[in-house]
Amino acid sequence: MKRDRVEEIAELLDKRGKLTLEQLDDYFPHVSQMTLRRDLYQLEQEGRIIRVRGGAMSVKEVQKVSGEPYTKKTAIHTDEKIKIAQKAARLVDENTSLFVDGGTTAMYLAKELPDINVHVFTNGLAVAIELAQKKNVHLTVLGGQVLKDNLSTASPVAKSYFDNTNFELAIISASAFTPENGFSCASQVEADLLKMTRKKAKSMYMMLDSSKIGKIMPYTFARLEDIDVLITDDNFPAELKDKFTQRNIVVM
Amino acid sequence: MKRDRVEEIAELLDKRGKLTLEQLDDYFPHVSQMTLRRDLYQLEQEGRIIRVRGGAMSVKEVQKVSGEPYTKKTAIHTDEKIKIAQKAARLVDENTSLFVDGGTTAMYLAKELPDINVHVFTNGLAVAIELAQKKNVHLTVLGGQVLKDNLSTASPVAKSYFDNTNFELAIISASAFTPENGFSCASQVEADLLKMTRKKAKSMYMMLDSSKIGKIMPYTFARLEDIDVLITDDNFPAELKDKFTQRNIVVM
DNA sequence: TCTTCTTTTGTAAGATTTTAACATGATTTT
DNA sequence: AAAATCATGTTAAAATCTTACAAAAGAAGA
Repeated sequence: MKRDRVEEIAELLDKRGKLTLEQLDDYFPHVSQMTLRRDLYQLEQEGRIIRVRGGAMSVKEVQKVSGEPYTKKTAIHTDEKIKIAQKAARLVDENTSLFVDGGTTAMYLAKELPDINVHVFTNGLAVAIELAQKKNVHLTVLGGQVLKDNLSTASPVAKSYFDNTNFELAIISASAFTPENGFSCASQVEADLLKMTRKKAKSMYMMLDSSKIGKIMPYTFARLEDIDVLITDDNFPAELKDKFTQRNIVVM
Repeated sequence: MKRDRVEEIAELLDKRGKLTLEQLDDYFPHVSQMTLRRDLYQLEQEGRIIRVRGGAMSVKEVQKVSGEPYTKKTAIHTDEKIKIAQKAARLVDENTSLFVDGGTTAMYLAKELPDINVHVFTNGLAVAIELAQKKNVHLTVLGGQVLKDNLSTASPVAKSYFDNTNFELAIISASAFTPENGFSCASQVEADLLKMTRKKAKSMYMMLDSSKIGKIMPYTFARLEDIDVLITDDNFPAELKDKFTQRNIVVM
């Protein structure tokens, strides 16, 4: 009842960006302004909105506003990435352990992941901070030198973590893909890390928005047939899709 | 003149995340509140800040850690911590390597640290994200299980990092201090990590705001005489100060 | 330098929004 | 069913913000 209303307010704010108390009052004529205020206060505590004079605004809205969260990367193809992340989040079962990489898409995945009992390993600082908000998620960060452009860590030393850990699933993303060159990224240590991940994980899901297709980055870390599931957006070319499905790779 | 002040406000907000008008008034005592309001209005128009009730907050701040309650973050003893962090930041020389812990004060240190060529090791995720903004700072994060309440990592595995690394200086903070029980914190693994740090670092600076004095936490990781410099605020009791200076520990 | 125009700043009243405190009704627990 | 907890409504008081106007400070041109 209360929670329903609070959720509705949150959704409204995500859609509209910003609302005044008066507007909210119009949406919820059967409750008092004070109640709405209290709802907003609660959402603020949860970090989902920001109260401003006269009403409140969605955090998501602010994040989209002119600027770069970490790199200029995040600004582009945001909506696709969020959709992909939502798909991926639905594939994570409770009581599993999984690896998540440090990319932008992975950060959205971290946001979309429900607060369920899973153990996540990641080399992404932004991913870690998002996941740290969730009470039921166990979280381990791989240490190492920090790559400043994407806020991920990578270092040979990370291997020592992997020696004693296991995970069923790895959900990763790539900076570039072509059928010939496979999935590639810009950093060698990162590529090494992801290769190692491939060996450790029982299955591997790849998040790839269609803007990455046709691009080539210096270091290939996986080939087409190395993955089990490809999570992408609606602009993914049909003829490419066949190449995956022919190898029993699920494309979604 | 006006532009200078406006820029200064913007920078302040980027550092502090959020400021009330009163706090701004303290920073700019020679101009009226109305002028500051107008400055904030202008910055809002430029999309660089968001005005909230009582003051304003930096857009960058919102974009950074979106899941975190903004109100909580700027909670207790902020001003003291920032002053301590500023003192500490001045003590860091170029071309050194240092360890910084994962506490709140350490995060302010990270913000205040000039963009100079140093190598920083940290177990704090928030610290890491702040430092990643600085082009000249080399950064290594210690991996491990993430303690969600203070966004720091700690794990026995972190030892493997320490084996191959050296740093001249460790700047750390404690959750509690009494002369009898020394410096203590709430987590055992964290205490272990800090003990190890003590051995690795040539010298150790302790940041301790006076509110921590007289408190005791479960795990002691350093005694009074283990440190070289104590960085604290103006409320630090004079008689305690003597205990440090008698042992040639600099109190500042 | 003086005058004029524009910009910046200060003041204070008035409007708006928020908080705090208490009372009431609903829901859950024991 | 009583007690305890939670959600809600009402109101007055507090805090914050805006508006409007006037003074001061700069800038530009004669």
